[in-house]
Amino acid sequence: MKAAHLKPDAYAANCPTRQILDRVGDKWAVLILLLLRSEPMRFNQLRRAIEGISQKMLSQVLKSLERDGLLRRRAIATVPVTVEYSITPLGLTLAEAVDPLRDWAEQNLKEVLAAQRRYDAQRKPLEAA
Amino acid sequence: MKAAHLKPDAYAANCPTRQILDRVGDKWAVLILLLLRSEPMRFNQLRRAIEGISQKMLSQVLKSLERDGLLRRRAIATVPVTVEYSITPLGLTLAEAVDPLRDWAEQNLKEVLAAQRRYDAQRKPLEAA
DNA sequence: CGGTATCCGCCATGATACTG
DNA sequence: CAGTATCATGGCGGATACCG
Repeated sequence: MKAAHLKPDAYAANCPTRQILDRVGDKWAVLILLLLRSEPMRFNQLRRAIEGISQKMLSQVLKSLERDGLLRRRAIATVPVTVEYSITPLGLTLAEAVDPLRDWAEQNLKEVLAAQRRYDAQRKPLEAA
Repeated sequence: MKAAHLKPDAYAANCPTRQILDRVGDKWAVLILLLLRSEPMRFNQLRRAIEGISQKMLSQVLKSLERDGLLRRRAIATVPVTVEYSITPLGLTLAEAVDPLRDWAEQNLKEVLAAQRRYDAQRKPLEAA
């Protein structure tokens, strides 16, 4: 960080909204939250459910979500240790705030894709060998 | 991309919601949409309003948002060319779907920060020389 | 099982220079 | 004013190996 000269405008990085949007934009975070909304899950259970996430990333994002108070980690001292992750009330409210976005996505994906096709159709012809 | 074996679960990358969440998580995209919600703006006007975005990134994200049909670009053939960006009806609905998230962020930032402090307080002492 | 540690490649981003 | 082109870099994330 440097130039914090004196630019306290709402569009600076210190805007609270930005932090949350980054969270939500995180490739895995919301996915995990939505999974845990249904039921608590164990580490490798999440790993298998998501399919494609690396152990490192899962561990990392889980820690980060726990740090933010969005989920809770509970270690059970069984023979091979068992760890259960569950969503917190706070996490639940965030998940709910994401719902409108989910709905928007489902309702408007077609239109977005159509817009993309239209846009691309305007450009491609220009470079048609 | 590889292992697309046969995992059409909703938690795969092809989920429409993921694309939208990525959009929203984009460092600048939503910021721009929210700015344009108030009024149309020109390129350098946006650049100055955001303060910290590079010319390259602004150009890139604007193009991307235009491609998605979320904003409209209008070039006016003045002496030095003028380009005006304005939000589309579609973009407006997305901006509105983001509002609950904004609200959540503002209402719960304190609690998130508190959770972070609590979490950090548990770990730091362990490595306190 | 549930992680951490390490190494490393690649892509996203920034800085800079140039153009219509 | 509104970009594009090129180059450099750093950090995100995957792969692998190892530990409690």
